[in-house]
Amino acid sequence: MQNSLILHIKKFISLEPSDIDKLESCLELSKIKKKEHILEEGQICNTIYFVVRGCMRQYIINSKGAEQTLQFAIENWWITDYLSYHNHIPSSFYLQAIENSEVIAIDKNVLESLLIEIPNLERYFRIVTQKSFGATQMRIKYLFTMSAEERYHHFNDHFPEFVQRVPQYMLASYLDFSAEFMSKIRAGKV
Amino acid sequence: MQNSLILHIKKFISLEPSDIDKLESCLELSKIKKKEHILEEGQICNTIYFVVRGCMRQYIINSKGAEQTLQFAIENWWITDYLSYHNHIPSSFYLQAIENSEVIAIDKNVLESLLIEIPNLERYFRIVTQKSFGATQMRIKYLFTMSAEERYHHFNDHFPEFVQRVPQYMLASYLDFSAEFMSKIRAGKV
DNA sequence: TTAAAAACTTGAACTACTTCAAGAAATTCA
DNA sequence: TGAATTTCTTGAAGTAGTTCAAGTTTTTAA
Repeated sequence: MQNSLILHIKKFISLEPSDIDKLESCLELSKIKKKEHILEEGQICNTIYFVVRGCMRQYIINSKGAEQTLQFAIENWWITDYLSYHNHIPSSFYLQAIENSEVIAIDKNVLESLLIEIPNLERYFRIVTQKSFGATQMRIKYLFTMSAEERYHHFNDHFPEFVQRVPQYMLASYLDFSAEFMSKIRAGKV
Repeated sequence: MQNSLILHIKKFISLEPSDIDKLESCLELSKIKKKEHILEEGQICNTIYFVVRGCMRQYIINSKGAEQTLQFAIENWWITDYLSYHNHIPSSFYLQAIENSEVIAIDKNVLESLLIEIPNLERYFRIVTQKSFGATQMRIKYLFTMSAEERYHHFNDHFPEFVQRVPQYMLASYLDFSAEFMSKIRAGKV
């Protein structure tokens, strides 16, 4: 079976066999254990990650010392801190595996040379980033217009399999309410 | 003086003189009057907009009939609905001028042919989109971790000139609190 | 230059959520 | 398997914000 990243790229652009060879020679799978971090706050992020299997999250530790999940990434999603990556500034985020995962980690230097060798890859990254940006715009809309209960039901309706996969308290913080309130929503006690 | 879009592009990639000619022949400035819409909810968005002068916003109308501003775009920013653009689905958003503005509107077909003629432009759009995405990740962090008052002061400290430029009620909704509460924050009555 | 429209302010009443504390249930792994 | 850890639940008390309604100030445009 072909590398799932290559399959994903082929959904957006066409690749010459020679491009596929180049990609395959550069990309390797790394296994990340549940709870392991691939980025911590304060570090400069020099790598972008493609999730082949498993689930990663981006989170912060807030002023009360509590974790807040800002983003999840499952199979076929990219995750990184683009601001740290592009501006060479310390990251504000943690990136962590929440399941035993397999990711393709592409270092900035490796990516730069790949983009030179396969210029068409710029197009792939442009399109997937624009689509993610669009999804984030919708997310902000939901955060702004729905109540906590509506956000929970909406998420549950659209991603029922995903809801089973992550701890409820992480999903609660991703939807911007407390774990206790989530319990009450689920119990119908609101 | 050269087209401000071309100057912006040259910050990220190099352009051949012939590329500049191609760009200049394709791009034209349109004037948008204050309050005029360039996209309305339900329409399919087939255009991306670069703000040359003035200020645009993305907003929605919530279930109570009130406007909520989700995004601003001033000089040298792009604004569009990427989800509607890429997926050919009706937009959830309005795009409107909040000052008399000049934008470069690039239609999808025009953009596609430009990207074929000047493949390096893919790189430009990839980079600016990734940087915007990074900025949006930070915005979500601020929304999640700061109180209304902290968000107001933080925004005021970082973008004092901008605060002068837009009506307070739009800024209040962008920061996700009510116009009345903003008045109280400013008066020190919280 | 004035009338109309848009934007801002204020206080009082309300509410959707948080916080805390403690216990119960589920999961992990030695 | 069973002890430790992690996750989930519950109720009571508190609060950061909203909503409403009315008045004031500022801006717009004929």
